[in-house]
This record gives sequence, structure tokens and C-alpha cells, in this order.
Amino acid sequence: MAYRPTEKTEARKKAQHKLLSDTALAIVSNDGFKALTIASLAQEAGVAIGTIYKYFEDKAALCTHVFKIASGKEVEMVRRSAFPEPSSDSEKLNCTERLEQTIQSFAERAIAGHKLAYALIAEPVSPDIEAERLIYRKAYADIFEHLIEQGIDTGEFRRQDTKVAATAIVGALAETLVSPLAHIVEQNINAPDEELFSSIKKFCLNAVCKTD
Amino acid sequence: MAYRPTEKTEARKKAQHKLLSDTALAIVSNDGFKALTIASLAQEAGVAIGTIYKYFEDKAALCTHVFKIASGKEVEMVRRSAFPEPSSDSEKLNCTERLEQTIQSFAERAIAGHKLAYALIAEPVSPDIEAERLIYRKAYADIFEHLIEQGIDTGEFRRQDTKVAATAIVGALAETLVSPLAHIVEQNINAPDEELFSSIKKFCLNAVCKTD
DNA sequence: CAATAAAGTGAACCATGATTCACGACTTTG
DNA sequence: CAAAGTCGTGAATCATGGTTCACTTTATTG
Repeated sequence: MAYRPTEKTEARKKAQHKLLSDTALAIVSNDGFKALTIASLAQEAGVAIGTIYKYFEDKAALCTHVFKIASGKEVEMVRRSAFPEPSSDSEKLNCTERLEQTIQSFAERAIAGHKLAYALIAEPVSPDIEAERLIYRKAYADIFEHLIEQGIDTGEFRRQDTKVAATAIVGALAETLVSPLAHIVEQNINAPDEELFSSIKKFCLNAVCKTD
Repeated sequence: MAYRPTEKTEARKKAQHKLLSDTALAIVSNDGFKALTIASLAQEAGVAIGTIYKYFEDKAALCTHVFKIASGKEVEMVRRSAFPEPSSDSEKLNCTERLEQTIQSFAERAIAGHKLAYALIAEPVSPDIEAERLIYRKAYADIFEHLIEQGIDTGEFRRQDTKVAATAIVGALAETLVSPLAHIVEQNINAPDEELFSSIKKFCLNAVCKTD
């Protein structure tokens, strides 16, 4: 008698949502949030403008969705460096080594995906997205905070305000790695700057450690 | 036979420019760059919209002018902490003490003028202003870099990449002091958070110093 | 197929805010 | 005062980009 959503249509719906989501992420990864317009997304995804609104409430919902997807992945990668799976090789690293590894991981990902990193961390965005960004930066800080707490317990790190230290590390990483990427035309992605990474690691370790 | 600009008219012109400039700065200091529109400035200054364009090429020129004025003052204040006048009390402080004092100065000004600090350092802005911001942050970093270099020479600080360290300090300060102000409704300005300042100073000093 | 519901469409519309410009007011010089 | 240049005005215009919605197409069921 009437129409009913079925498995097939639901699958298509999900696929369309993913198409739009993926396309939007690609746009942001290449050209930042400023390039993510309803029209450009419709164009890239090969759908009409109105279709976007069948899948996202409005522009803000689209942007925050993309931001969450992208930043969620990034945070997860960094979290794995800080707290490796019990089964992994890195399992037995001490906190100092894991902090180094975590910074290295953040740095490598920031340089390799510098356009996305810039979009997520430093690109001027609307207040809606800025709110998401604070959550995201907090997620990073929480990882560092937890790691620093562990290091204090093991006696590797000095007693300190772990929230401040963790926040400061996030700021130091953002400033040294991401902000300068604001207008780099083409990065020499082939030669990751190990020298730079090393300096940053030394700075941060020195800041939290008992001794050099 | 004809009109010629004279001292009196030039003075008025300069006064009008200053009125607009000051009013614009007040708007930004209270409500950020997002609140600085041509219409709002005209309103506040008590002039017509068209008048703004007699004094500023366009919106971008207005914004960058305001940004330069404001950030120039801030940088100058911080520079004085880092490199006191030879005649001043602080003249004979060592680099460690001056670094502490500089961070303290930055922190106090950021908290006291948190809305302006947020606008200058963290508020989402158009790319034009973002470009100015990079110059401004670099100016801060240059101050810290110079101070760190001095400290290395005096043996107070360890040998290190001074550019990275200086940039990291700027990032750490911005993240710990300014970014959280994003959505603070009303700060308890009366009770500057000496605890927080102390933690930040310890973090930064530890990062650059030879020993704790 | 008929009925129903959801997906897809895109030109029209709307909101925001910068920019223009024709005109009158003001200032200076001879 | 006449001539001429500059200032001040603000409604009209433009630019950008999000949002709507009447309509068409597609899918499902009996």
C-alpha cells in the first residue's frame, strides 16, 4: 500500500552520507574550511545543493561533523603513541620514551598532512567550529596530562601542575609545527625535519623531566 | 582662487583619523574583531558610513591598522620586561629572572585585557588579519629568542635551538593563557591567578634552563 | 498499476555586511 | 563672493554564500 524504508534504501542513504562526508573531508584537507561551501560540496560530490540539506541540518552541522571525524582520527593516532596496546612492541617503553614518541607522532602527522593539520588547529574558522576545536585541543591535552601523571608516579618527571604542563605542550606543538604552515606554498614533505622534531622533543622533555 | 589644505584642516583630519582608530580599538577590545563592522564603527564614532572610507581604504586596511596599533603596544610592553632600560631597577636582573618577569608581564596583561588578548592571539579572523597576527607572534618570539640567546651566553640556559624554544614558549603562553578565555563569561579579574602564572613560569624555565 | 513516502533538484530567496556615489556642506584662496 | 577642492552623508548597490521549497524522480507495497 505504501512506501517503507528498506535495507537497500537505508544502505544507499548511508552510502550517500558517507560520500558527502568523505568529499567534505577531502575539500577541507586540501583547501581548509574556507573552501567548504554548500555549493562546492554539492559540485564535488556530484549532487544538487538541496541534497546536502537532506543529510545535514545546516552548514554548521556539516562543518562540525567533518571536524569531529577528522580530529577524532588524529587524536586516536596520538593516543596510541602515548598509550600503546599491551600487546605492542612499545608496551614496555617508559614515560619519557612514550612522550617522545607521542610528540614524534604528532609532528609527523602534522607535517605530512599539513593542510588538514592547519585546518584543524590554526585556520580561522567560525565560532561553531572554534568550539569543536577547543574540545579537540583538550583531548590532546588530556592525553599528555595522563602521560605526565604516569611519569610523575614512576619518578621520571618532576612534580608539577600536570594540566598546565599538558596544555603548554599542546600550545608549543601547535605553534612550532602548525602555525608556520599557514602560508607555506609547497612543503618538502619528502624530508621530514628531524632536526626540528628533535628540538621540540628536547624542549618538552626538559620542561617536564627531573633531569636532562 | 582655490582651496588648499592648511594646518587647521590637516589637524582636523588627523583628529578624525585618531577618533576612528581609537573607537575601532575600543570595539575590538570589548567585543573582538567580529564586532568591528563599518556600520558599528560609524555608529560608535558618530559619523556616517561613507566617512570611514575617507580615512581607510577598505575594511581590511582598517582591521590591520587596528591590529598593528594594539599589538605594537603589547609587544612593546613585553619587550621592556625582557630588556629593561639601563636606568631601571630591573637592569641587573639575570636572564632567568628577566624571563620570569617577561612571562609574568605577558600573563598579567593577557588576563587583565583578556578580551583584547583573545582578539589579538586567538580569535578567528580573516586571512588578512591572520597575516598580521603571524608578524605579531613572531615579534614576541624574537624577544624570547634574544633573551634565551643571552641566557645561553651567560651560562644560565642550556645550548638549544633558540628559535624553536622561543616559538614554543609563545605557543605555551597562548595556549595556557589566552585560548581558555575564548568563552569565559566573566573573569575574576581581581584575583590574578598567581598559581597559574607560577606553573607556567616553572614549565618554561625548566624547558630552557640547565638545572631546576 | 495506484498510492505513498522519501530522495533529489536548483532557481529563487534571504541575510550579512562591505562598498559606492551623487549631492550638499564646509574651507580656502583671490 | 566665486571658484575649487575636500569632507560628510547614507540610501542604494553589490557580493558572498547559506537556506528554502515546489516540483520531479525513485522506491516500496498491496
